[in-house]
Amino acid sequence: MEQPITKREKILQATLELVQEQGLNELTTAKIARRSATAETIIYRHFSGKQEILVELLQRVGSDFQKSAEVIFAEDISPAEKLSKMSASHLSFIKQTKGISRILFSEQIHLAAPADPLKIAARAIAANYRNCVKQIICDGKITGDFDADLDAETASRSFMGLHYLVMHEWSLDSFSWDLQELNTSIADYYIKAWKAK
Amino acid sequence: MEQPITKREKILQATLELVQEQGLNELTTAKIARRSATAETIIYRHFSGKQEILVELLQRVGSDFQKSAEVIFAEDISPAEKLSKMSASHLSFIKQTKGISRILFSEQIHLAAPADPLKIAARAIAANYRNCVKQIICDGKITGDFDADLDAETASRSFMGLHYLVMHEWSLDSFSWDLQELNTSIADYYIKAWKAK
DNA sequence: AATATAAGTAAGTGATCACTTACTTATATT
DNA sequence: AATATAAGTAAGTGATCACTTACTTATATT
Repeated sequence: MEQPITKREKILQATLELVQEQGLNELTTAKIARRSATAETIIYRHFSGKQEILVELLQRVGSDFQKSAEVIFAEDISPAEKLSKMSASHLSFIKQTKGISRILFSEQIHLAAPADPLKIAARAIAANYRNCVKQIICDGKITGDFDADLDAETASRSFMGLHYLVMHEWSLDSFSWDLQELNTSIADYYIKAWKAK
Repeated sequence: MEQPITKREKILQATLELVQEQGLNELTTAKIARRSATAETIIYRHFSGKQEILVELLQRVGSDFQKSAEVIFAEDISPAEKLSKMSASHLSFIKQTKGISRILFSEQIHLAAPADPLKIAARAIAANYRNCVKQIICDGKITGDFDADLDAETASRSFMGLHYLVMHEWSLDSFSWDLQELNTSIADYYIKAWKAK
């Protein structure tokens, strides 16, 4: 017998790939079954339905993302350097998990009821990330890396929003250019914009 | 007989309302017919299909948005003041046309072929807006409102991205708070972040 | 060898959806 | 009054989809 975990993992992996390639709207249980080399019936032995697969995927990738932010946050470097690293890590996250970003910003989530588990997972990921950026900004205001008068709320929104927009433009351009090219210009921009006047 | 234009307008209006309330995924021709007090058959006398209705809606609202940006751009005020007004107008646009924003950022558009008319319309709206912001920044670098070394490309992305993120958070929070409250903090933030060091 | 468990197969089910066909009715213009 | 045109009605069509039922087969553990 295969490890009990294997088939389940294959279904999750297949779902991730399909969302990346074709998006949430095109995701069907028939396709998931075909891609994971099984039958639709098997999916329902492991998950209650489509939604449950997506919730698990989102939680996994969300916790990876969170961990990578926490690692950077805990490093013994200046707030300005942390910011640089956060940006680079965000860009590489977008690049690696196009599919997940699509769930995060999908209409399904926007229109879901507040208690929807997919919506809860998405909000947690976004809130956690922005708090992390906000904390780096506050630290930087103390060390003098950033202007003491900087509005951390708006600044963190601007930082996160830029990455969001870049992802949007990249996707609208059919992923035809290299995201990581923007690494230095983004970091340079924020370090200059936020430094003391 | 009614004015030839009326029924067509009713269908467009009904579609806009439905997208605002329920999103693109929930939009069906049956609902459009019901909301515009007609029969599904009538829809197909005015439009080739669902997609054509959406393209027309997007083009109309897009050109309104563009016009409002152009009006601000042509005013005889400082670049910093133009920026303030752009932000305020963007927030009120988001507030008024939640439905349209949903089309702009929808998966349908992201995954559409480059030649898809809906995608073309969406890209045009976004590119036009960002160019307008970029031009204001370049003007401000000359007048001295903004730092001469400011990276207009990244700065305009940050500006547009912030509004994008605010819309995203507002939507995730089920439109429960007032967007316009952010007016002054956004303008203040950018004027300070971009001014000469 | 017996047993438990997951994988697999085959067939289907009810609901939804965009869009069509064929025909009739109301009304503005001439 | 005749005509053109849009609105309206009634019925349907083929495709897709998430999920189900009932049953059989393979394999790891005991």
